[in-house]
Amino acid sequence: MNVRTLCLAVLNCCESTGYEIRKLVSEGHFSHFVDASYGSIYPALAKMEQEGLVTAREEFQPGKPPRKVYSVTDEGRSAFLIALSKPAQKDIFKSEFLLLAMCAEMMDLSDVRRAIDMQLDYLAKEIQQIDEEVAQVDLAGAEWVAGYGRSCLQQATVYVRENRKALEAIAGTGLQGRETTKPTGTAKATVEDSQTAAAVAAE
Amino acid sequence: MNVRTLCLAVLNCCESTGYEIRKLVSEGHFSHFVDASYGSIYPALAKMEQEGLVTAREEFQPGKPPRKVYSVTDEGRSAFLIALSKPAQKDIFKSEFLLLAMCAEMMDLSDVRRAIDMQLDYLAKEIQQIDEEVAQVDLAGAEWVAGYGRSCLQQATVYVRENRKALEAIAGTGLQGRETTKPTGTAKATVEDSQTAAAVAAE
DNA sequence: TAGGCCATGTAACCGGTTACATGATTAG
DNA sequence: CTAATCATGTAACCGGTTACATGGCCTA
Repeated sequence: MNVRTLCLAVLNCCESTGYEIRKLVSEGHFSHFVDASYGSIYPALAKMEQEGLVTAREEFQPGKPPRKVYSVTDEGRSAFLIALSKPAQKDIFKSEFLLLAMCAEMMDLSDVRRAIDMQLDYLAKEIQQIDEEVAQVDLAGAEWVAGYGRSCLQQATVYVRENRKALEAIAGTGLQGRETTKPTGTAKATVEDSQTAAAVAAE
Repeated sequence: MNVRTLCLAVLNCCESTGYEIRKLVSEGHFSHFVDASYGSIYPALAKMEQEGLVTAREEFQPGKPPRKVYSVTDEGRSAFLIALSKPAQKDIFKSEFLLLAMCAEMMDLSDVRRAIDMQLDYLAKEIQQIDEEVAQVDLAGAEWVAGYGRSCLQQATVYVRENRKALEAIAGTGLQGRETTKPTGTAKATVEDSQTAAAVAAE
């Protein structure tokens, strides 16, 4: 779905400014399954205003820049409903971590470990953020969606925790005796790590 | 990560043609966490050949178009390793289904149900595909990655199955008495569905 | 006093997709 | 006879991001 539909979705739940939409969509509760930046949101809103899908009301506030508060029109609402009613696109998932995990045999054990720790960290933060934000969205579906996210992320966390040793055991096994362009210090570390990996594997 | 790194990742595991890379990356086992199309892969390979990160060998085969088989050079291998060793970007997840679930209160029960069924379907297919493809990839990490995906997707499936009634109960609650631009037939259906939703909620 | 927050907007750029051209072979 | 598979490549397009301009207020 494009930025337009996304804006309509947010506005359908409550009127807001471009600034607020961006925040919700790329930092707030919506940010876990969509994304957009100023450069696409502002033009989208402007165009939709021209087309009559949304209306803007300017609010002046002392000491702060004026805000342009957008609301959906009936036309916008039905446009949104129509967009929702047709088959949803497949989910999109991209993960550099998984690409890296896939290639674990080519990597240093230390790099693999760091990557795992960072992923675990990232997952924990996502979960925490979801928990903090649910309450802030005034939509009955928000809690349900939060539950979906939480449950997937928790499962991912469990999987990584339970299987990290298996991945660490793979690290370096694809580099048998191969020359590295890395500095000798690192190369030495690789050898040591390989032994550690073997030990872990034997466990 | 960009297409170049992606190509290097694939080539690091086994030499292959642009055609094969595309298949692996957007239909095969890699497709669950990355993506790319011909239009970006071919130019990327060509440029990397110029730069000496990969080498190409042309294979002529009777009755079929000749294939250009690429392999990584040592230079390419270390470039890839360097790319992997620096902190991975955060995962990207986009889901039209979750946007829709978020807005369930604005939707017809029938649309919500259809969306849920389709999501369940989609999840099942992904899992099945993962199971079929793991064996085809010659990388020790493949099995681990497959496990990660399987486990998340299965959890998602469980969540949707266990909580679908809750979501269905929300459907339509945000439309109280509001005019729809939809044809009368559909509008009537909305009313009926709202009652059904209430019944489900009462369960 | 440096930097972050509020708030809007635009222009340049870019990575990537879509769609096409080409053409023999094989499966349904 | 049609459609798909194999296989490479390019050009036009496009949706979106990055980075900037502007500027007052508040916090560390």
